[in-house]
Amino acid sequence: MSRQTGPKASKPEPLATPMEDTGIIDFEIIELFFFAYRDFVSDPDAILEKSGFGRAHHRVVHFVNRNPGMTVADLLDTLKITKQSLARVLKQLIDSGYIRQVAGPEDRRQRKLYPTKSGRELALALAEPQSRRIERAFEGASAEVREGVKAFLSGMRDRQRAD
Amino acid sequence: MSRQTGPKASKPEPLATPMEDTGIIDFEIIELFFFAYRDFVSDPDAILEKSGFGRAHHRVVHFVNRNPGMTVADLLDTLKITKQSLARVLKQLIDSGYIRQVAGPEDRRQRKLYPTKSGRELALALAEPQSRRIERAFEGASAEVREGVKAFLSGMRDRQRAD
DNA sequence: AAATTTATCTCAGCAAAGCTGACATATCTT
DNA sequence: AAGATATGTCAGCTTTGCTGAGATAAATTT
Repeated sequence: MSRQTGPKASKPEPLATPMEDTGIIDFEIIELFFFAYRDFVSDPDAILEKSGFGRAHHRVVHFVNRNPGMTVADLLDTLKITKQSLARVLKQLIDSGYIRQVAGPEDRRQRKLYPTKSGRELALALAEPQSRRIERAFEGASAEVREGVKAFLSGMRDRQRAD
Repeated sequence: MSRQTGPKASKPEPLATPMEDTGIIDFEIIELFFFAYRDFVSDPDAILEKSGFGRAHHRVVHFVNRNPGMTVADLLDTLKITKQSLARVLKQLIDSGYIRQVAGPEDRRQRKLYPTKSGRELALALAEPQSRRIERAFEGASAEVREGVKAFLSGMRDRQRAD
């Protein structure tokens, strides 16, 4: 259907050489990281869709379980999303009885977040397959390599943000 | 506003203990991985939003540059998304002149995908900050650790899928 | 030659999870 | 009393997934 007669693309030359040729860029790790993360989150995704929850709920449940008593502001800072985005999933988790809010003892404007018993169970159920996957990936690794992997993952984070 | 008089949540007990206590689950790596990936994709995200593209475009541009001549079916298999999801971003990339389609020489039903010159440049520009981040994360790592990280990331992938 | 399968594209619509802007409320600080 | 802070909420937008239904062109099988 008149593919080359359009006004925009005046037939730019396609390139047939794979990109690995450049040598400067570490494409191998970039791809390994992409595939690793894609499969890493697929386990909890499968569990969550039974409850009608998604990846966003997972993150909230995880961090509230790891840091009981954290505030909404803490959570926003950790997840780097906006208040309105968080509000929706947080409300669903509270309504479903996985998370509870308690007014801060010092500052009563704050809403400190705690998991309920079922919230704790959910977080553990979601973490379990991920943990097994990690153990499998570490099979046969020396202590030095295990530490090296942690250092690598830490090193991938932003040093500090100006926000 | 009548928080505990609702019909659904009959005040389940909140838990105040952090989840690390269980000992069975490797929460540390789970979180490191989350933060590492969050920041890893933030660099290209920032570049892409100038062009009006998103993360999905990045993935397509990346893999087409890595594997020039791959078909739409190959790409679907790599990304594990549906045809209709891919169609949208692929069309935008073709219309914008970053990717070209060529009918397969053997099987003329196929659309083999190639980057244009600007598509190659875009892919390199997106990979560059990620590659620098990786180099930084590897700073001071021995060859053994570098290999160990690759093995770890490979090990995180699904072994094989039944699809 | 006809029928079927395959590779791709398209249309229409839905959902999750991000986003912005604006505003309300309760509470703390000055 | 005034202002700042922590949170909640309303309305609406975007991206990127999804599904179902169908069209087209080309290859394959009968």
